[in-house]
Amino acid sequence: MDTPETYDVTKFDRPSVTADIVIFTISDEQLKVLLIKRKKWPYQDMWAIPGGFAKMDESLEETAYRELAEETNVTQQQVYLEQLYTFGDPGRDPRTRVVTVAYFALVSADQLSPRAADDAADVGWFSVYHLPPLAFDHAKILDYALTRLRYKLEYTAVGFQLLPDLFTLRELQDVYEIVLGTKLDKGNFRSKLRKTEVVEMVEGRRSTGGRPAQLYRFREDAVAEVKARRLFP
Amino acid sequence: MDTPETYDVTKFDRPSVTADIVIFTISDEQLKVLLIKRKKWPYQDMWAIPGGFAKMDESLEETAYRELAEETNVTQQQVYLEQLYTFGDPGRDPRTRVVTVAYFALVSADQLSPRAADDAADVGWFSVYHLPPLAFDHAKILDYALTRLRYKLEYTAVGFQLLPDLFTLRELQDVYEIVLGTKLDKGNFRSKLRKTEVVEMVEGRRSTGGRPAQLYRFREDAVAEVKARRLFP
DNA sequence: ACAAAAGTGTTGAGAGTACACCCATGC
DNA sequence: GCATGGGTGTACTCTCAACACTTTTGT
Repeated sequence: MDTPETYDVTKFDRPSVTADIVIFTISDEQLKVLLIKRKKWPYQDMWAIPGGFAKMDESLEETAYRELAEETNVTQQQVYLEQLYTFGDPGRDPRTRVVTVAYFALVSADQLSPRAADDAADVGWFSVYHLPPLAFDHAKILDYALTRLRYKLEYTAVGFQLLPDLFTLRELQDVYEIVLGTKLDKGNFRSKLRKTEVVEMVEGRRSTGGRPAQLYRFREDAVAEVKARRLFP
Repeated sequence: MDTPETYDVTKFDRPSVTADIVIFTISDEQLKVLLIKRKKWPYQDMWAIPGGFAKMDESLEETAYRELAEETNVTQQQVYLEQLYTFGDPGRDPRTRVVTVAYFALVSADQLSPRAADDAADVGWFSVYHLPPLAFDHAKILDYALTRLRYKLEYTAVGFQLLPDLFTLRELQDVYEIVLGTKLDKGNFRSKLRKTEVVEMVEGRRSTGGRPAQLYRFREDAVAEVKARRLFP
């Protein structure tokens, strides 16, 4: 940042900066993302990833959290948020030069108010396998987000962020199978979890049609571990 | 462009956007980064990562390449460049709100002209273990870059980007040991390379004090593979 | 001949995979 | 009882790490 003095700094043309956020959840046994329908030019009536301009006095992460809260009703504590990539090619927005810092978020379906679901037709959850045409370069952003999410799940335990506080091991395995798109071996999945010691048994069972399933939750300190293990801050 | 929406977009306050670049190389058997001495307020006379403002008609990556070329004499083909993270906290630059898209680059020492080395005192290569105090939040950026570089080397073969076209396997192992800060087993390192098939033997040997070492180079298509394997484009 | 560094092979431990089997509940 | 899904154990394979050994040069 070998910048000239203050006077010089302000004279440069400045791009607009937005934070866009790919919000994942799981419902109906599908991995879904939240999209909003644009009401204005450009790309009017097309679907887009939610996002908004960065205010001058808030960090980019705060912008992302704010947008997240505006579109869902989820607070900062309940969600996993991670910066994804920054897209800044000229021409990606026909209005002006826009630099977009993309984030992705994992929210569990139980946190989502019915509101978001049955709201007007301008917001909706879409299966990642059945996406409508997207505005701007949002298809690319979503593709990156999905790749990153899958990668994360392959070597960390963040998958639990897509589940309620209490869950069964089968439910957790379902999350992994849905996101990764592959069947996993029950025994191996469980022994791996046991070794990493990220989940702990809690009182209570859930009836399932067969033998009732033990409930688990993630260890609080393990959550810290998962975040510490993050190599892409 | 004279729609009402255009007016809306441009009415927002806009942060300045810069691309900063952490340039790594290896010399004197040390991992080094390029720093430049600031000549103006703020942080006058402190060292900083090179960078500059994004021009309106170039992509962020092009900005990074341009800054790289200005500080070294390295062209796009010879260098590995990857986006690292975007830093945008308010107050990280006292002049105005600055959003910095950080990149990191790997260049081999043989590409660097002597110029960069014995230039005036305002540019220099510093061992990552003996850094001077840095301007802005550049210490944090550099820390991220180093973490990412180490991580990359642990599961990819990008280490060769820090070497000349031709190299011996011992030299490649040295790169990994220097960057990771650990000793590696010769036999295991070599058999791993053999399995991944990223290097190929070429004519010629290099005398070393003992038995002369076979020269290798990276397979061109393997280079493509390494880049394709990138999950953080 | 001997030191030094290149280069290869062997072995054992541990992780990952496939699969079989037992357990608890609802009907 | 038996279908259904939860839960556990075992045997096989493959990767990985430690280490020993051979080869080729310079002096």
